[in-house]
Amino acid sequence: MLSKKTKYGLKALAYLASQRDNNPVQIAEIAKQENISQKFLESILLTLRKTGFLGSKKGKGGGYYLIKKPSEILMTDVMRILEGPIAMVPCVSLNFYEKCSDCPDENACSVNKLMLQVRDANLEVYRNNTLADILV
Amino acid sequence: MLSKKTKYGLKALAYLASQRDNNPVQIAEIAKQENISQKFLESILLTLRKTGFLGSKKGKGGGYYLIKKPSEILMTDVMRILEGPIAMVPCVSLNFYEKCSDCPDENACSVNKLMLQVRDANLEVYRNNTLADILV
DNA sequence: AAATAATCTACTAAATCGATAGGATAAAAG
DNA sequence: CTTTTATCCTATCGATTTAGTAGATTATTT
Repeated sequence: MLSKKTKYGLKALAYLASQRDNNPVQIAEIAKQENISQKFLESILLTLRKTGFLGSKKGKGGGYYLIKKPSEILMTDVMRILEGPIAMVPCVSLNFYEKCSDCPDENACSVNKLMLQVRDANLEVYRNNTLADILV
Repeated sequence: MLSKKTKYGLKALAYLASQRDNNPVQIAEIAKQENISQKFLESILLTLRKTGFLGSKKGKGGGYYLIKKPSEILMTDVMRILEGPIAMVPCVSLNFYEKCSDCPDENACSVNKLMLQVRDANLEVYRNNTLADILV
């Protein structure tokens, strides 16, 4: 299951990307328009800022804005920040690799064999989609 | 993340599929060979039996065995039973569809647009793999 | 009758998720 | 310089899920 965090984060990014200009948009506006708990969204936008996707401005006329162009924001990067590893098991993860404690040999593991394919299929999708591509 | 339940369930199925004959194999043997908590595996094999993947036999010489040929056991079916919906959000699920409460229009939703692609990519993998295909 | 192995019910510790509360900080307006 | 605005930060919380355990029951074989 996709976490609400990821879901809301994606919606917020899409909302910002579909603005006419790139002026700061307040959390309150995004939360209201996208039906998201404002406080929860706050923490999500904060992580997106700390990880280099968003810029922010305090005080009147402040808010969040995209730092890069939507077409330069890859879904692989967004998903890894919001949802975590793309792989379903650590032993097939490119960025978060870890050996399974219960598995003596990855090459002799059926789960590994299946999940490698799943990982590749998902990567393919995320690599082929930028924020610009998922706008409606 | 793949749950341990699914991981262990797949390993158990693979273990049974790689037996020379289709004689019953005891829980204890599978648990030991695959480094799985026996009691936990017990409950997993029980659901696999109740959902028509396994047969069982009590008493001496008893255990679990595959009901169908490995090449006839589709990963789509196994995954849906063990892990639940293949889709990451209910609004793109084929078998477990549900409308998102926060989303007025699915066709205008970026998350929906991305997750549809993810679902299709995953389905493609699971449909193209039977239990026989993931044996090592 | 004894041994064997699956079946069933109930419980629990730990982790995660989604959300909330409340104050601190920075910027702009007056 | 004070007030207002809006982000920033820390801490906490209830509910749910996950992974596993305990123990008794039932069915089959020897």
